[in-house]
Amino acid sequence: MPQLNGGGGDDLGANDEMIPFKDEEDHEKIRESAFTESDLADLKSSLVNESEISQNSNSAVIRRGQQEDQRIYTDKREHLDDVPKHQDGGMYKASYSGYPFLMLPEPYLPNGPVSPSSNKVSVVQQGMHPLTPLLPYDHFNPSPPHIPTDVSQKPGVHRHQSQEISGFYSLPQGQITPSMNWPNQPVYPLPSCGFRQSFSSGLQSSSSFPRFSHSLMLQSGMHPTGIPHPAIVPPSGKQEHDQFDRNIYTSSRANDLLFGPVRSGIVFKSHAEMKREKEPKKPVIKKPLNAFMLYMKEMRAKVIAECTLKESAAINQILGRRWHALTREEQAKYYELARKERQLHMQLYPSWSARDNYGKKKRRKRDKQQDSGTDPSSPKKCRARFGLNQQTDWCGPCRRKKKCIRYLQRGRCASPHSSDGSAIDSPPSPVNHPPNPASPTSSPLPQSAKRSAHPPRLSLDFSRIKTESHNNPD
DNA sequence: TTGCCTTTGAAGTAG
DNA sequence: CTACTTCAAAGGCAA
Repeated sequence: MPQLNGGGGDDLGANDEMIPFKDEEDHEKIRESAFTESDLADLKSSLVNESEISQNSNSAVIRRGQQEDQRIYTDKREHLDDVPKHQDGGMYKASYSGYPFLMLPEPYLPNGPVSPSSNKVSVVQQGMHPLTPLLPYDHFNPSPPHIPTDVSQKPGVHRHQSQEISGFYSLPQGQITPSMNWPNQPVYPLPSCGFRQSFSSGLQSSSSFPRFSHSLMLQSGMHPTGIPHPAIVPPSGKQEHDQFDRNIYTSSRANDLLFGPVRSGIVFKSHAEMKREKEPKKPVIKKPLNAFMLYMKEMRAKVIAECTLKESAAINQILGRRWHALTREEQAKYYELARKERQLHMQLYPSWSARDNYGKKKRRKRDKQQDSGTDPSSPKKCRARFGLNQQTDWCGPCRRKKKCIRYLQRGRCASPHSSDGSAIDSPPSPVNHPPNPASPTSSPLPQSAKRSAHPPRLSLDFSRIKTESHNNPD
């Protein structure tokens, strides 16, 4: 396992001749000094301050938003109360229990990177629905037996009820994925946004991994076989529309029955909408979530609680750092879950392809790239700047393979660099080289991780601290 | 209302 | 085969 903290950050076999930028020379010097504990502490405190500042400055706004969330939640509950309740609390359980049980082969188990028995990744367990083991939900502790009443009152988070109805595939916005063991989660010594020291694996404390949108319990999320699946969402694409569709399907239909479609149409639907409703809806099957997405789903609520942040971009930054701070084993659990997700998805939708959803979002990156023809952050220029030789060399400043290009495409190479540009996330030393994606090892990480553009990074990565954005040359 | 932000990983396309 | 792009979740925010 490449513990990328060599500190030395030597050449690492990179043959590329680096062309340091004005500030990169300093970065190189800094990188060569070890990343000490004091550095870590400084970064921590800076992040803590950042979090606190953000918390203070936004507290009023946040409170307002929380009240709004509560209102929305109440509204949604009113809709959901119309929906037949499912037993056993767990929404995902109910939903998945509707699936045909597909005993998937476990090609990974004997020789695979992860042995479920060894790392407690839930596989088939006795006494549960046969399918649930394939999913993260049980693995992540379905409903805890006790949730203090004050939990549901925790600002900005709604819990026990949505827990019953939440879906692993996207709750509508406004409903925060419940973190089941929230009350029990460790008290972090620091606000701990993004630091492993204060983060205990979510697998022991975690949330339910709600996946099924309750709308899927209704009409929209139906697999052609009649099996509901969370990956199927209404064709509108945006999940906010999930709520919209639910309104249509429940209240509007009820109104139709009572008053006729014309009169009820004034409630929710315009003529065009009604017309559209008549058209056969082509359900959108979402991509299965990858390991990091699963991790985010689980940990988001915790981060929100700890940092009093609600902005997903900031939260995702924190989660990204935490992800890197996870041990290999901890990450492997999520990789395993993601693999099961993909397997299940593949079983349910054998003809589905990720290509099906292409073009549903704006191709902003392509547009940006066109605009950045003279942008030094364009990939080609990035390679030129950092001496990257396609995929064979390490990025000069950050010592990462390839991926720095990706960040540079976004206009900055922030990820691999610290606030001063030094490569905190030190490259693997020649002795401790990262696993070659092309050469499988005994790594617990899945093949997908191995062939990923980047070897899984397990060292701390404090580079994406929000306040450091000013360091971007842009 | 829609897209962006921000993260990583999987899978797609393009050359 | 490699490089690059798109999408998956999430919620605030801006246009």
